[in-house]
Amino acid sequence: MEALSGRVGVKCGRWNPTVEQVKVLTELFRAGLRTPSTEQIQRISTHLSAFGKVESKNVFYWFQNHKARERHHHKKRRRGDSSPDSGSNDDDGRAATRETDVDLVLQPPESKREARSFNHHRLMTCYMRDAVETDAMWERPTREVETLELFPLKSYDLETDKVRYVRGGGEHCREISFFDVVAGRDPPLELRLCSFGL
Amino acid sequence: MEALSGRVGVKCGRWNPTVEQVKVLTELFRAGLRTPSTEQIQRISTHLSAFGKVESKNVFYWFQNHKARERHHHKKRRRGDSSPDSGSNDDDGRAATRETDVDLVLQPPESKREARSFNHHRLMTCYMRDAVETDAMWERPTREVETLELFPLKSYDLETDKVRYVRGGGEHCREISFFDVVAGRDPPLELRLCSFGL
DNA sequence: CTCGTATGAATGAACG
DNA sequence: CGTTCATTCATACGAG
Repeated sequence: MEALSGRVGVKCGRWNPTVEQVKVLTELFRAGLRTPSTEQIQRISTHLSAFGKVESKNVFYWFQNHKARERHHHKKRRRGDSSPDSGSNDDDGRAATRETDVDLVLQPPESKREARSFNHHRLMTCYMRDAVETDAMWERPTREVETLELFPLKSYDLETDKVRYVRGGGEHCREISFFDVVAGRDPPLELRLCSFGL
Repeated sequence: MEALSGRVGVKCGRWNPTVEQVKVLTELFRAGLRTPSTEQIQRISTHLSAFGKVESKNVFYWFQNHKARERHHHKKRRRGDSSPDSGSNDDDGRAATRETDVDLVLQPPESKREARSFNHHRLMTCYMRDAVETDAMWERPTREVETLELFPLKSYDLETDKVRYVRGGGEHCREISFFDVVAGRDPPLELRLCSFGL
């Protein structure tokens, strides 16, 4: 009902993300961004502010919660002793390396915290280069982004975490940075965001 | 609306500090305590045990977290964006003794990373005798600290673990170490106010 | 209104 | 130490 987006209750007690904001965040998450750095959070929030009020901590919490809940929701199983399918073990399940699904499967985590040690947290390192141009871009979100279509090439499918972006060519594991996704820098696939003045 | 002190859930899986404990810890932090030594941690936890169960590692973690989050502080306000966080919900949020937060009267100017340096810690000059008597004192805080809100001149030396302050009247100029604060040895001034209004 | 669910917010506990 | 994980609390919203 508001001009900003389809939010209903304008209760200002806690951040209520708009659909556009959720879109962007979800896409970023699906693209592989899981733990944005401070600068990334800053830029993202600045960018999201074009769609409505948002603070940095909101972005931070969003990613934290999203990641935690994705994992927690998928990880309800103990061992795979009785269940033939242990495919739910794929906490991240996004940009791993090629077809290697052997991430955690071969190592049933006894303790959650222990399992994290073996986690493949390095596989999906977002190489983000702090470029000035991108910086300036983030600092000044264009107002036109509100009107243009965001992700025309992909329908954001929530709860579908299993997206493999990297595949194909040998060991050249293409990492996806959030700049790639948002700023459209050399998009690994058709996930290009043609907005944001690039 | 049931449990008064401390926590809501009686799930003792992890330490849930009581409001009194948090008050003490916060005051200590504001007084300048950032990295208590083992000895100090021991002492603090001993004192805190008067308000509920607590271990040394809890105190250790508390200071670690508090310090880290003081720096990180996802409270980067954007332009004139007010309402950073109005009320600090106390977990329990009960009306036990809903005192007015003697919190900071001056909001720190959100300087990106320098904010932590300007940690305007109010001096906590509550001195305790020693073991036994301290407990009674801690449990019965008299609330008269409000008056000595801020000192005109105050210095904080991180390296030497000391908080120096100078009274406006210039009667005393003394430095308070952690032990002075925690163990309360030789209070410089007569402001023996055991704050933690409750 | 109450309850259940989804999720924002917070923080204790650790890891690297 | 900075960063991340895990758990919990609080709140918004839809169903009944």
